[in-house]
Amino acid sequence: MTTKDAPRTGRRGPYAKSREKRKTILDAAHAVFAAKGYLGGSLQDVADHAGMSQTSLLHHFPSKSDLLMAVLEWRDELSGSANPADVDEGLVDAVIRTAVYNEKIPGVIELYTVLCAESTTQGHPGRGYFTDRFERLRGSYSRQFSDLADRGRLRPGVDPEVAATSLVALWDGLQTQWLLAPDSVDVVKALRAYFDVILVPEGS
Amino acid sequence: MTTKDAPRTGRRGPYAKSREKRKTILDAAHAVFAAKGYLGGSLQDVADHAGMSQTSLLHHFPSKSDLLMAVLEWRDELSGSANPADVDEGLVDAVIRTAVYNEKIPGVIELYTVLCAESTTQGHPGRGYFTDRFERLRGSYSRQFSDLADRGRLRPGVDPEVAATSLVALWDGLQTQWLLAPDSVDVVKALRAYFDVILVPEGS
DNA sequence: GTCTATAAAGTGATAGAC
DNA sequence: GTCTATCACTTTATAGAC
Repeated sequence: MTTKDAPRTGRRGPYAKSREKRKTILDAAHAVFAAKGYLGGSLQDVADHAGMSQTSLLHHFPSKSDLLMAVLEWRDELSGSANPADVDEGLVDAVIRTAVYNEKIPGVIELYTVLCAESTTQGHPGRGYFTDRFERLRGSYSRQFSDLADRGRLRPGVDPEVAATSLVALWDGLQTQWLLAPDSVDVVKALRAYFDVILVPEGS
Repeated sequence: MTTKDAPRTGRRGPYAKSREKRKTILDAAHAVFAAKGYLGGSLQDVADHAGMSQTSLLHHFPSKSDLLMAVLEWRDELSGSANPADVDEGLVDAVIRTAVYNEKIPGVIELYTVLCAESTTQGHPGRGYFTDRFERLRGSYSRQFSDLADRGRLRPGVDPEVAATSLVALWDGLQTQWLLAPDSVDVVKALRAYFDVILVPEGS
C-alpha cells in the first residue's frame, strides 16, 4: 500500500473524500491511457473523464508521469485482490485462470499492451516499470518450470529459462493480436496448446 | 512499387532529385517513429533529421498520417529486397534467417514493435496496416504448417492455425522483451526451441 | 521546392481567488 | 480542494514570397 489509513482525527478521517476522488481519477486515467496511450492521452482527457478541471487533477497528482506510475501501481494492487491465486495452485492453472479472467477486462489488457510497447521509446516514464515487470516474470516462471522439470513434468530438452521467456512473450503477443482481431485469436486456446506441447502428462 | 519510373522528358527525369529527397525523408521518419513512436514523434523532429524545414516536409507528404503510411509501405519494399527468401526455402529456415537478420537492424524492430502496439489505440492511422499484416501472416504460416502436417513433420495434436497465431505472437513478444532487455533475451534461441517442440525431426 | 511567417489549436504546468 | 486565468511551449497545417 502507498497510503496508510486516514489518521483518527475525524469519524472517517478528513481524507476519506480525497481518497475516493483519487480513485475516480485513477479510474479515468486508466481508461484514457488504455484507449489512447500515455503520449496520445492528455490530462484534459483524464480530467473530463473524472468530471473535474485539469488543474484540479494536477492538485492530486503533481505531474502526468506521476499519474501514469500511480495508475500502473494501482492496477497491480487491484488485480492482486480481484483475481487471487490459490495457495497451492500450479503454474498452468494460474496462467489459464488469469487468461480466462483477462477476457473479461479488455481495458486492462489494452492498457498494458499499449503502454508496454510505448515504454520502449526514448525517455518514457513507464520504461523502468515494464523492465522490472518482465525481469520478475521471467524469474518467477523460470523457477516454476524448474520445479516442474524436477518432478519430470517438463518435456525433455525444454530449457526452463527459455520456456519462461517464451511463455511471457507468447502471452503478450497473443493479447496484441486479440486486441486487433478478437474474433480470429483465442488467447486461452493457444496458451493451453503451448503447455500441452512443452509439458509431459501427469504421472507418466 | 507505388511510383513508376520517371517519365522520359529529361535525361534522368525531372523527379530524380525529388525521389531522392523523398527517400531521405522516409529514412528520417523511420528513425523518429522508431525512437519515439508516431504519437511521440513530431513532424519537426522528422524535418530536423532530414535537414529541412517542417513546411518543406509537408510539401512532399500532405499530412503526418500519410507520412506514416509511406514509411510502413516503404519498409515492406526494402525488407523484401534486402532479405530475399530462397525459392524452395522452408518455413523454419525462413523464420530463423529473418530473425537472425533482424538482430542487425534493431531500428526496424523498434519501429514495428512501437507502432504495432500504438496502432491498437483509438483512431490510429496505422491500425488497418497492422490488422491486415497479422491476418496475412496467420494465413501464410497456417498454410505452411498444414503442408508440414501433410508430410508428417508436424507433431501430432498440433493445430496448424493455432501454431501460426502462436508463432507470430511468440516472435513479436520476444522482440518486445529483447528491446527492453537485449542481454537477457535471445529471440533466435527461443524461436528454435518452439520449432523443436512442435515439429517432428525429418524422416521419422 | 524551399523557405519565413503565421494560424489555430492543444499541451503540461503554475498562480492565485474563493 | 476546486476553480478561472494564464503562461510558455509545441503541435499540425496553411499562405505566400522567392
